[in-house]
Amino acid sequence: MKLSPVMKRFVLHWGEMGSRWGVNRTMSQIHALLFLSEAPLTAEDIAATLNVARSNVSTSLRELQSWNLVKMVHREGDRRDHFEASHDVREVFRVVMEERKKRELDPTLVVLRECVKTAESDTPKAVRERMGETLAFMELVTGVFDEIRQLPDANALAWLKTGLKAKKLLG
Amino acid sequence: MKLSPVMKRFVLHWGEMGSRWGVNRTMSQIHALLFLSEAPLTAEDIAATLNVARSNVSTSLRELQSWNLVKMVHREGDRRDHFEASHDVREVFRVVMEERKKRELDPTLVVLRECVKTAESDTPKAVRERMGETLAFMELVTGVFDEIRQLPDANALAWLKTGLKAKKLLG
DNA sequence: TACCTATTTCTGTATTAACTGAAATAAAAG
DNA sequence: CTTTTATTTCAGTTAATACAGAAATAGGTA
Repeated sequence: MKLSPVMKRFVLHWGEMGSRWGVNRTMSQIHALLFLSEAPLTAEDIAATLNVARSNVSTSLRELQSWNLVKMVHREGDRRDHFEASHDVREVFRVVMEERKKRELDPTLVVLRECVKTAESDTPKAVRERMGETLAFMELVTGVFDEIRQLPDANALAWLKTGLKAKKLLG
Repeated sequence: MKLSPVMKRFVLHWGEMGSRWGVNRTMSQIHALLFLSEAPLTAEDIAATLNVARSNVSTSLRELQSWNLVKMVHREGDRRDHFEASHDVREVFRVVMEERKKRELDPTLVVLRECVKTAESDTPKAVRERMGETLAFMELVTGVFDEIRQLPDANALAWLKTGLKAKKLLG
């Protein structure tokens, strides 16, 4: 697939940012490419366009599918697998939020619950309390996270922002 | 400093999660330790408690200070530097949000603005539109991010969650 | 069956980031 | 000014991750 200079820029940048978002470079480049591409692409296509090894594409596609960011599809009379990504940035955002919650919040909740439950008097009282506060706060954050994720429509975020601004003004 | 088993667990876990949160292991271990510690600690203390090289602690402390997660303090009659972290988990969360926005959102906003501005007809119309939507959405997310960050008090998040729930029910 | 074609798995290599220990610097004490 | 103590910088090592290319597998096709 042929990319215009701007598309190339977008794909390369997405790749660079990937590492900061907890995703490896090739994986996010592939995602960016499929996000822009009108038609589903084959792994071969992708490897050629991005100049990476075919095997690397294979691994990354598997990972992207496990993230629910990419779907495998087939085209009539073509036995090769084709891959496509959602073109809706909101959907992408929602999925990424979900995955990050799984990786960045949930494990800590588990450990914190354990810590709070098993803390004996060998752990100073102030520390036990602080762990408790941390747990409570993270549970709250998780809840807010879930609610934002489930926001019904595209405008809901804008609505949310307005509400927050109002709250700030009212103090 | 002597750590109880639960404290040790907390510190080690915080360290492991650090990498997922875009912070290196030692840095987050040190932060966890100072978060739990009642009194400010010296770099020496920290190195001994965590079993890492003194120089590593020095580097990490500098980084933590640049993140505004740790402050240097002094104790009467002691020329060594001591370090302390906020004990307020909300404050920690706020600071981390801010840093992540800087690293994970802002650079992409810059690039997207460039892309949208410079995209010529060599870039398909549908793609140009998609980039535009992506930019608009990310600007909105950034705005919400800022508002949440500035929420005035501890209960504001709980208030926010309630609001979101109501919104969901009302559709 | 044997033979393609598409895809995945695996092993070794390269790249990157984290970390250590030693050396250099700074700063206070005598 | 010299010595002692605290801290930082730096060069080399180690560890983790990403990646390429080869080999293996799977699954159609003749």
